[in-house]
Amino acid sequence: MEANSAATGRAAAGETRASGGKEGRYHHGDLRNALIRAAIELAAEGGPDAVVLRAAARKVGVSATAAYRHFEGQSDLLGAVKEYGQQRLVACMEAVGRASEGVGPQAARDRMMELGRGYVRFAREEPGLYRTAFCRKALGAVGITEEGGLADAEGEQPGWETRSFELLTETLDDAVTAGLITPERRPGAELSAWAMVHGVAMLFLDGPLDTLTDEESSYVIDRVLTDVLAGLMSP
Amino acid sequence: MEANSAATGRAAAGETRASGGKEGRYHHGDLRNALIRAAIELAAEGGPDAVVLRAAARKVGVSATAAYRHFEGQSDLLGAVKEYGQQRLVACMEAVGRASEGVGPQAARDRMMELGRGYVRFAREEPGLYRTAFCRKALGAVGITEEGGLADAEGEQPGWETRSFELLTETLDDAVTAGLITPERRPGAELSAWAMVHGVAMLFLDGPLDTLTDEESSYVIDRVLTDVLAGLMSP
DNA sequence: CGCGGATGTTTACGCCGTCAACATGATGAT
DNA sequence: ATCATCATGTTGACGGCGTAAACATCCGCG
Repeated sequence: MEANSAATGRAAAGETRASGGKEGRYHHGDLRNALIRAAIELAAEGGPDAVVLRAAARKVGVSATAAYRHFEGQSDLLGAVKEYGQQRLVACMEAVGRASEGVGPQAARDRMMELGRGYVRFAREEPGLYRTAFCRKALGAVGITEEGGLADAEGEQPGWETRSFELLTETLDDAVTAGLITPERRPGAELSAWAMVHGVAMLFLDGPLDTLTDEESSYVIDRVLTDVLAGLMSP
Repeated sequence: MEANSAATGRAAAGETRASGGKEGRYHHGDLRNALIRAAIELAAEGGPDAVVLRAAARKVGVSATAAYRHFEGQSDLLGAVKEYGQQRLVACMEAVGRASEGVGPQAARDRMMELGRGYVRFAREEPGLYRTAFCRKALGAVGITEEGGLADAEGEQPGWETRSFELLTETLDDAVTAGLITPERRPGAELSAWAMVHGVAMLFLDGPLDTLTDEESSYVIDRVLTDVLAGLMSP
């Protein structure tokens, strides 16, 4: 119930065990984070299906059932990896989103494009983590309010989806004040933008775009982002 | 290697066994299709992860290893279900796609909208099958040619993706000749359209739109489709 | 009629998630 | 310092999964 820091806690371990001392320490000292790190590696290499509890325990050098002292079960461990992947995605979006800081419509447009490029770039660079970030198993349910607003299921503090969504929302608001998008077209615009980037990312990972070169990909991404922006800007 | 009919063959079974005679017939007579039907039910209820070879065999009333006389393994059975789901999706798109038969730009627009609505409707009505249709396990690799054209990996006859893609391509060509979309914007338009519908479908299934009512969904779908069409129509 | 190949069964192996019972070691009260 | 307590990790076991090998049954063709 208290928010998982999902591997963001102070990492103490060097490789498999905690602080360098004896090998066979009965108590690990940082097992939870160590397991999460191992699970992240598994996810990065093989996607959500590769997040195998026993494999993570093996990687850390600990018995399988030890994980149950720190996670409710496999899907809970998977949930931790999911959260990590979500954070990474947000980071990737923020990194490029803050790149161009101008104020005109052109700058607003650039920010939208960069946000989308960052999203898809993460999906392409870390397909395993991206897939895990959207894996439907042990997910903190997120509902929707009026016109595109998101609401967490329980009173938990904003999860990634909220954060990622906020990022998009801010950029869209930005685009409105910059005169790029008309206020009438604003409500619900998140959905189109999100669906488009999510969709093209999926086509890259699971669909027919999985064998494109970086250059071809870049063309496709820009084309798709251009289209959705044009749609949002139309009269 | 010879094309799987994927449960489209003449169905002989009533419930679990083939033609009504004795219960304990040693030879089933139509095991392959029976297993596929069972697997389809599993997929429809629980998605691709629920397509468990042993469960399908159990449903049919046959030993687990019997399946290996008709499939290379679990992923092969899953592949058959996948193909079925793809056919169902195409059918759903064609059903509504042929609804409006006019010739003007408005009719072309209607057809585009209906095609998208049919796509998303299938995803919402049969989430398990839809997810299975896009499951990345034992997939017949599909590459991409020049500007959005698809090419099968081996010389196999067009799979669903090709057919589904053809449907979209035809409708887009239609939209061009009807004057709805300018020829300059035509190349690559499939990608935007496909990404958008796929993306919004995913948001409905795995994302934050999974709790919407039918009416809200309808609004969201139309909004998203309107946006992508506007994008494709923009100067 | 009889035999061979197709089809289905039994048995078994290793992997998985998970539970119960036990072992170990850190921690705080006496 | 001593020792009970409790968190943490281990062993062993169970059932379910995918799959391979060996065996059983039956259909169809000579």
